[in-house]
Amino acid sequence: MMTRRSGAAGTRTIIPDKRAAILRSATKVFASKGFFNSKVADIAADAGIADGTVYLYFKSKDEILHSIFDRAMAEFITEGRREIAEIADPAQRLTRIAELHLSRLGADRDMAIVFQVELRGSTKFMQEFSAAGFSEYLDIIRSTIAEGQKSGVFRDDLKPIVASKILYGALDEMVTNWVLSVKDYPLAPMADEVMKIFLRGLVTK
Amino acid sequence: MMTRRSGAAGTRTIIPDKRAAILRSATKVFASKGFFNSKVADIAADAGIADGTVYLYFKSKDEILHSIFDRAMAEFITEGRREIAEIADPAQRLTRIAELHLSRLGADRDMAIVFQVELRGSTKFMQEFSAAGFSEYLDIIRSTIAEGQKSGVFRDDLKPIVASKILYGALDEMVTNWVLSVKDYPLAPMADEVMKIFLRGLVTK
Amino acid sequence: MMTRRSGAAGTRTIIPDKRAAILRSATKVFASKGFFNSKVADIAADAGIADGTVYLYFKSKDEILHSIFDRAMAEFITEGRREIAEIADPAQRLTRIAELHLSRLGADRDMAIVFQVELRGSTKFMQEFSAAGFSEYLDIIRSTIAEGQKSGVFRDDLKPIVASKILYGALDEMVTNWVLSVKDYPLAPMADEVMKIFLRGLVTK
Amino acid sequence: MMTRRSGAAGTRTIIPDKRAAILRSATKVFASKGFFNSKVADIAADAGIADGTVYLYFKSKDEILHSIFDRAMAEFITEGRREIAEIADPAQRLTRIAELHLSRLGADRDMAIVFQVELRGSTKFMQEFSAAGFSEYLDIIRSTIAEGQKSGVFRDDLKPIVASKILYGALDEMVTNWVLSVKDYPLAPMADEVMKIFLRGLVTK
DNA sequence: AATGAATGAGCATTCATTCAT
DNA sequence: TATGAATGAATGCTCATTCAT
Repeated sequence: MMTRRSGAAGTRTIIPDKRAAILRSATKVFASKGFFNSKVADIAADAGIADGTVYLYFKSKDEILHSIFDRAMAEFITEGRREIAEIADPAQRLTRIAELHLSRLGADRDMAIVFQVELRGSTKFMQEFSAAGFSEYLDIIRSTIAEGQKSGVFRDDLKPIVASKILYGALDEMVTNWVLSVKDYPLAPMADEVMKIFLRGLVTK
Repeated sequence: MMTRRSGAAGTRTIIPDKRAAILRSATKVFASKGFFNSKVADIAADAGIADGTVYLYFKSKDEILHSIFDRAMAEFITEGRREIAEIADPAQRLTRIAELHLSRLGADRDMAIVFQVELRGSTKFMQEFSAAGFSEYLDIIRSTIAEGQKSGVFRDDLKPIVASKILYGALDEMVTNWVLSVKDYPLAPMADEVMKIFLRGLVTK
Repeated sequence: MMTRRSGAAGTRTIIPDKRAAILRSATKVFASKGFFNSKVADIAADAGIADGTVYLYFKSKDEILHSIFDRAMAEFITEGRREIAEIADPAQRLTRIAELHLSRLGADRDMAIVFQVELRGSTKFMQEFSAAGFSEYLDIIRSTIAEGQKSGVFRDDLKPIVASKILYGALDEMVTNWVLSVKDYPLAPMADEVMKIFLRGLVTK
Repeated sequence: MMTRRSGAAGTRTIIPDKRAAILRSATKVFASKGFFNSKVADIAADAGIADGTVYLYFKSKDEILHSIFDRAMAEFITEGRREIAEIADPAQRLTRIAELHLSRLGADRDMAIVFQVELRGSTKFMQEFSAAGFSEYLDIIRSTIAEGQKSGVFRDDLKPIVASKILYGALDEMVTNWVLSVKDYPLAPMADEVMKIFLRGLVTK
């Protein structure tokens, strides 16, 4: 009747955290070939495991992409909150956020590619993306701006939510340009360039 | 931009410009299901032609996406240049560009979805995208900023290319948010919000 | 992005009725390897067409199995009705039905295998099978028996529906035995053996 | 029949006879989802053991199906022989066999489903099935009929082997109908209906 | 004996593209 | 030009089976 056989698998390599390994390999593979052109087999091969093993840790190829985002976003937000907790001045806070944003992504090109390119390829994902951690991130910026307005250092003829999107959009564009560039310049310093304009546009006087 | 046209009038069908019809249908279909999930057959059906006919006008599904971009970008740039030709003041110029950017995309949601979402789904395309009309567009902004610096109305401690990306990024984010939003607000007015900050950040004193 | 190519298909053989060809090949393949172990590719290869072509005529592998049954059953019932229409005597009618049943299946071993073996492999199918043409067939037998009872040639202490199942079961077992047998004896003559017992059990006195 | 038994008492679990438990669970699972759609994991879960443990008692999923048949058939034959040993009259013997056949399967619907539906899904299995216990069962019927012929109570113009298949086929059809029926009527009484016809057809005068 | 994580072969189905008409 | 039937390459996922513990 049914006749499936599995060959004699030789070396069972010991991979301590397979879930993390899969995520790492997937980021690499997605970055180099794009999500739709990446085969689950590519990811498994890169991670040094069997194809089927991927499905012990993730329900589908889609879920892998989601997990990459979830995990990175969670780390980013945690780190962000920690960093700005000690900064009282709203302008300095925004600057720190911008620096973090760019240094974080600038430190992991594969991750940056996935964030800037692959995560954008579907309306469906973009919407979930917006709904999830992303809006939490935007909110950190927004509330910082609102505080600055309250304390009088920022103009209050601006809607904080719009202003936060403007900052985010500017930073995002820096990352996208960096990702697509053939030149290999450091991304982090661009934060200052952005803030030079944005802060001047934001502050009173 | 390729602009092959079908004979003045078909023998059977009364579709004067099939190429344009295909592009229009493709924009609609890509917007609603995403590029990868759209079938060439869907596009043909929407355009009211046979599947094979698509290949008389386009070499591949990919080429359709490219053409959507090419055509829209060419129109946009032509219109942009015409509009700003008569405006002398750099600040007013930038404002006009921002308004055009948002009102153009705000007038055609399907097109906007394709621009903001579908065109981002592949590094390869993004790179071609950058190389092509897009950089021409960015350059209009950049040179306007450079002129403003020369005439002394804009700060000259900013790199024009970076400043142009910041403006573009901010506008782009407005569009993306609008596209993904479930609410149906008008996009064009956001141009003012962006310029309120950006210009203040840009001008000297 | 997507990159599918089709090789240069050389000879496009002309197969007049592809649907019928697929059904014929499927019957052969199912008979020799069993439904679950048959690949759609096997069927396509046997029919001399491409894999994908199968799906232009059938929605799924399941539907092929259903169609084999539908088509054969329809033919069988049509032929059965025609044959018995001219026979007045209920006993002779039943005999004719039995002969037809066995000579039909005895003439096409592959079809017989599919009927006796493959169609039984799933409760789901069996139920649809019962509900469909099969019950129509049983009903021809049942009503013939009922007529015989009315005219007094058959005992009326028997429920016609049960008696019809007994006859069907006996014939069915003859077919199954024949199908599974390694010996290659003619099936049709078994009809007499069955009727020798069944009719004697059925007639009055 | 293989009847390996697990040690009198397990160390951890309190499943005295795991082999039997697996067989019981498998019968349930096969009956509800079909052999091909049942996963070994489903069976293990139902039996409350680990997937791998199944393979300590059975070499393959196929072997489980075989074992279900072997075990049930062996029990059935043993019981059948015991029951008829005391019955001298061939007609009464056959009646007792028919009653047993239907009451046995009528008492365990899952088992009946496996017998009537799942065991039929493969020619290969059907052939082994015929070769094995099944032919032994048929032989009990056949020899009883032969004895009846010898003692003159049964017509001797019938081949006993064919007559035995007719009876078996009739009974088998009763079971199949009962299994597929949505109504929940008792199966055992159908034995009388069958024998009313069969015996009349069989006896002399 | 028991476990259950790991394996990897296997396959139905889709769909971009072609080409005979 | 236009058609649409035919092609066939491509792949995510399942699950029987193994084996280190």
